[in-house]
Amino acid sequence: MPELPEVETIARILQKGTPNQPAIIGRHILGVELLWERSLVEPSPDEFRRRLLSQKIEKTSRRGKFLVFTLSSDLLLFHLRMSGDLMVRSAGSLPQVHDRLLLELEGGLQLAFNDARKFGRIWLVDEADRVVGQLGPEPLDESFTGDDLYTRLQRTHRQLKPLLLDQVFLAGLGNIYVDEALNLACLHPLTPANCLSKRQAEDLLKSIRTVLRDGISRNGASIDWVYRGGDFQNYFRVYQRTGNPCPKCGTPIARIVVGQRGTHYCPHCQPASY
DNA sequence: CACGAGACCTGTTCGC
DNA sequence: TGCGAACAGGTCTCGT
Repeated sequence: MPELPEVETIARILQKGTPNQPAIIGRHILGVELLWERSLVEPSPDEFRRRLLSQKIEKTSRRGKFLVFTLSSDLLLFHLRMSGDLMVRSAGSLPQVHDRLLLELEGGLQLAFNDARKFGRIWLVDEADRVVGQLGPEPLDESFTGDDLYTRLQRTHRQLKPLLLDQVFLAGLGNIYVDEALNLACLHPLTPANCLSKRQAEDLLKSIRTVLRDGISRNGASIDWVYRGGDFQNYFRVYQRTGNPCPKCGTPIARIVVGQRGTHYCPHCQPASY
């Protein structure tokens, strides 16, 4: 589930809580159970346990697709990759299948990192830049403009689909939201970046922001067995809708493979014009 | 620099 | 029904 809107949803839930789930902010970490050591990038498992104990969770936020926990004296970062999820449970809950890290929190709560495919990663660092320093701009940051995107697009002839998936070019987009944004912007996924006009670049940024904001407002998308309660999957225009009608023109959605990723687009609204 | 293939993993769905 | 193939919201590394 984890692209920008899904990670943002998780960060907000942890920060603010929900009607039936308390926030975890302000609570000390009383216990650390690392169930799959390879999820941890740094430091060593021993140091990880030692340093986490008794730190307080001050804040939860997001950078790109990374979840960032600001602790009393360190930063705890998660990347959910394909199947990772973070959830709050009651203290003493039995570990579930695929749990990789359990943090016992003050106030009878447990924070669980669950990750079926084991692709997710965890860092505990005193400085975030070593982990997220290479990330590109935040697409929802208002200081990032259509002009800025145009300038960056002009610098390369890479195809739009793989380029927008590149977190160094732009942070936070994944397979779903790139396909959705390109459809909204009426751009073919294989278009070379430096073929876009300034107007098209501005439209593309607007489309990216629209799909991201729609995703966030619906609490993200929930697919398969990874479920968080979001329902943006019911509003996909093209993603995983191969053969179904394009919402704008009714043409059947096509599927191609680009950079080993399934890619969905409307052959009529997004013609190859390059 | 840009691209493609392979690796890392487990689970579900598809096709015969 | 069964079984292998294909596919899945991501990213890294290596070879060309």
